[in-house]
Amino acid sequence: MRMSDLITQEILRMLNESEGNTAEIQRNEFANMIGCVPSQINYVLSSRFTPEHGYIIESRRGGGGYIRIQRVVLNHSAALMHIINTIGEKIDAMTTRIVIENCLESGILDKGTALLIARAVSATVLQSVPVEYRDGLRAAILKQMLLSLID
Amino acid sequence: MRMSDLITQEILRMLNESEGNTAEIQRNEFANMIGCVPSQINYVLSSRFTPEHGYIIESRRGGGGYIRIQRVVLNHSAALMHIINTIGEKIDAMTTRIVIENCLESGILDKGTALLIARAVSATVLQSVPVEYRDGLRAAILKQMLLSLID
DNA sequence: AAGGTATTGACTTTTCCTGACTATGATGTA
DNA sequence: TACATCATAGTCAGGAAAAGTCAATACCTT
Repeated sequence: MRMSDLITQEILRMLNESEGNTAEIQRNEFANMIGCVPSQINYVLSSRFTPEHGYIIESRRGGGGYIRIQRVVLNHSAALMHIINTIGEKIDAMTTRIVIENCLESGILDKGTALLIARAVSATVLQSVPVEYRDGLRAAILKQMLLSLID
Repeated sequence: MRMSDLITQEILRMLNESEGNTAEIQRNEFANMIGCVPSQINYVLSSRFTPEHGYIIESRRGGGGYIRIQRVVLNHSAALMHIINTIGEKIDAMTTRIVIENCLESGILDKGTALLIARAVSATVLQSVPVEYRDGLRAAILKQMLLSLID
């Protein structure tokens, strides 16, 4: 198992066990416990606990410093609206995957719908169109589909 | 025996032995085991494990990367598979609408799903791509989405 | 011979991991 | 107060470990 998966897992565990969807760690100590270099914590946070994923990070340096990871929960329509507005004219494959996974985790999408959307913007589909159109197309499909879910 | 047949055979074997009709490989390692170049794995996957064949491929690059091959099993909806196979490389807007409506009437799709699919292949979406690609794109989206409904 | 199918390898892109260096906050001391 | 020092966290560039793409070439089949 990858180091980054381990770190992710541990943070999620802490979030689940917490009150108020908040986990607080000390970077060096945490890295030491997991067995990785401290900067990898930053890597994981910036690649998997972004606002896009539905998390808010706060931190403080210096003696007694900390990193606080907060999981945000929104109501579905508002969340969908927000996501659609965030998408813009283009979106790449990675960001798309993150958006869908986050919707699934937060219960905005059920498993079947998430799968349906994922297929609609899958590599297989996008390959039928030249590279330069793909990001725009993905954005269009994603937005239209999410839009159809707002009631 | 051809290399590609060997690869195909091996993947099928793994699928048969697996729980949940899913095989996960590491491309380089697998290629090495079989005795071919890594890119040939891609060739085999894209020529014999396509949606039309009833497979879904997912992958991830980078350290600890993988390729996951999932075989979709037919249940009550052999009908869906039939539809997917009749779609072909291209499909126009009119025919698409008819296909979706038929699915709705025959109960293969529920209303929400039908709407979701209709949006994914809507004019709004397809406008983000030049005319000459639209029929091909529509076919690709439609097939992938219908495939994801087979469980 | 023509046309499709297989094979290969060079090059690209994505993801992960590390360590050196930088920035900032806390605390003690003159 | 002003400054020094220590304890944290942040940034960034580079390298390694994958998988993806593509075009050239070889091999079949008819």
